[in-house]
Amino acid sequence: MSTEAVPPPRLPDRSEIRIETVLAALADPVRLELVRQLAATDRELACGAFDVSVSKSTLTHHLRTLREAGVIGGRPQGTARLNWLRRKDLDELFPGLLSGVLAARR
Amino acid sequence: MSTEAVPPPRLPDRSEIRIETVLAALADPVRLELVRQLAATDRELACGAFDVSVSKSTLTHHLRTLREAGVIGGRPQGTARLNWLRRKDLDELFPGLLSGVLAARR
DNA sequence: ATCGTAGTACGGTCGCTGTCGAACTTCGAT
DNA sequence: ATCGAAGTTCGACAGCGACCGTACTACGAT
Repeated sequence: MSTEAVPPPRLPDRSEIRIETVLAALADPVRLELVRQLAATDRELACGAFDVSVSKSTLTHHLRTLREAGVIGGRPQGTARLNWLRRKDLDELFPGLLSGVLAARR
Repeated sequence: MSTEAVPPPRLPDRSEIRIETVLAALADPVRLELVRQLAATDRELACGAFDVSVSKSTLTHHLRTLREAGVIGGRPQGTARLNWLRRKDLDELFPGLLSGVLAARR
């Protein structure tokens, strides 16, 4: 019935990505794990494809936080939402940050 | 009167530094600014030498957070405490992280 | 049309953390 | 011995954020 069902969560433009926000997004253990799992594949992952032990609503919360921080992208695909790591943007803005984070012993 | 006035806040060993803790420490705007100021010099900085607009007690809190995270080191010098950035340790643990963070447009 | 699946929105709780002022300690200088 | 400067500690408070369950929406399949 709504003409615009859900305002699609817009991805921040590269120029809008702030380092404090990115760091805060990466600082949470669950979100860091999500990023690791995204970094470990070259495919896009649906929300349900992540292996983390939080509720569905909490997972949504974490993915939105990552999306709004500019760390990941997301696009609807049927009933799913496909997520990917914004590697290129992050690497150009903060060269070395992502690789440094991912280099950490788990 | 105390035999051990203030238990000297011990610096975490390199092997104890955890990426989540480091990221959380860097995520705060005030602490990030402290790190930037430390990165901009090759000297050690006393607490009073930082240019941030928080109270003395809050500054102490932030410096302790950075110290406990393993981001900075600190040693007493007279009544002062001299702080330095643990560049080498961070670079070896998380190569690129620090340079990436510092590359961010302010 | 109905139903199941995927994800989001909402309301609520609880613990953590950034902030401050005031009191205290430690050290050097007078 | 006094004093001042440099930091730390100690409550106290406010706001944020991680978490959950429930209700909801959107889409695809039957």
